[in-house]
Amino acid sequence: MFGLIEQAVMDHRLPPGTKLKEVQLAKIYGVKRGTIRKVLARLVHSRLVDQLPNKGATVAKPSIKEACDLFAARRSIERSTLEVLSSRITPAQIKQLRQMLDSEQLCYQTGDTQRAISISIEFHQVLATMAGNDVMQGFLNEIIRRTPLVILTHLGANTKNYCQNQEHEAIVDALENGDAEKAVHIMDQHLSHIESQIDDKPETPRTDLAALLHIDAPANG
Amino acid sequence: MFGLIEQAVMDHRLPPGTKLKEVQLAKIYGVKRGTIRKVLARLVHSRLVDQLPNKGATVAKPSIKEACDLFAARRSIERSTLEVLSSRITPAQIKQLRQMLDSEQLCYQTGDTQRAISISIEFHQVLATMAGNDVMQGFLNEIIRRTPLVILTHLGANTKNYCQNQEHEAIVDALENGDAEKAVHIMDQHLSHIESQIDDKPETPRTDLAALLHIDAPANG
DNA sequence: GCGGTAAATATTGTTAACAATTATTTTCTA
DNA sequence: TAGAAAATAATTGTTAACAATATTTACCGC
Repeated sequence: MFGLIEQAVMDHRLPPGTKLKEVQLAKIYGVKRGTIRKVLARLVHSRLVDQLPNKGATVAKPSIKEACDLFAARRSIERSTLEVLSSRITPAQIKQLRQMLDSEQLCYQTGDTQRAISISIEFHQVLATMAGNDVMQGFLNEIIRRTPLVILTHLGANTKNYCQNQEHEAIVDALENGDAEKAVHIMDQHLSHIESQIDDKPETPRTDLAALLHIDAPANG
Repeated sequence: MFGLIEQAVMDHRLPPGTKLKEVQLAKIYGVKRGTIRKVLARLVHSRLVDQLPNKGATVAKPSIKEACDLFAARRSIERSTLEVLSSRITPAQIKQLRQMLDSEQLCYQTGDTQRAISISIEFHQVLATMAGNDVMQGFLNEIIRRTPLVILTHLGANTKNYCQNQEHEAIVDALENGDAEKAVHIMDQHLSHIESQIDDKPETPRTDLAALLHIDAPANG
């Protein structure tokens, strides 16, 4: 339950600025209002949702500054991850990473883009897990959770090639060779790819929540 | 209101493991239970408080692993901060930092250790502010908020010299000279100072909340 | 029709009562 | 007395009703 709204944000189904009314959400998900209030509080703390006193909650609309800060922070964190990993990574872990790249490739070929993107995101998270620092991993996860809103707000909903598979491969190659510097360099390019496209493209928020969430409200709702 | 319990943790007034009972806290602070529940939820999300379903909340007791992860993450973040700052810092900012060091020194000399420590912590936060990345600053703040619990749990309550003033000075010197490498090096040493002392020293938690918080409960409480 | 005001509605925020669970104490028995 | 079972108390979790605030609608004079 707790992750449903968040998932909707991650899946680009809730445009930034969308009003999140408590009773409406409660009916859609078939839960009490109190539950929704708790979920919203969590999302506010994760900065996925903005909330003004007595004026309700809306899907957060990150500024360009915030978008740039997120990418810069991500570069810093993933750099540290690779530096740690390049000296510690095991052959088994290399193998695991390559298997992920293979299935990602397969998904692209079979047209399952949604799943390919998921694996692509997971690739970064697995790197962080392998590096073994839970705090850093938590920070990366927070950034990843906030990134879809940045993309929706400033790149538009249909941004392609969220991650380049070849670049992931090159990173694994560099890691296998223990070449931290090269891995970091590729990762920097990799992340700059998206960031360089950021521009100011405001959108008009839709408000038909039930439709956006692809969930049927109870008949009596 | 929202920061009071958190402040108590920061001030080493709430030992890790202390049970946080809702009605008790509500009476101490003179608020309703609902307010306390919201505060606790926030603290859980910040990992300052642990919560088990139906078993209530306790002040978090970070593991040694978590302590090490926090310090490592902090090194990574402050390194980035200094790298950015060393090429961008202005004379006015240098001046501001030196003024902070002076007042910190003064507090030590006049015996106001508590305030000296506050300024010492603020020094790191101001560096992050000057670097200008709000996301990184947020991460650093989270780490700083969690650090007192690590110290209480693994270093004991009376750990001295939380920050060495001379090292702060050396960092400002390096920044003024635009020497990123040196600044980073000193910062690493600086943070290693405390980390190297970490050891397993479990304590027996006290439970007299009102006394620990130095607040008188209402007479009818 | 336009701007402005007042009622009506909708939405968020708060509270106290209740339910469910856990912890503690008491009671009973071997 | 030790230990288990039962009763009690304490604590957390949930809910529905109410209050406060914001938004929309209806109305009126111009």
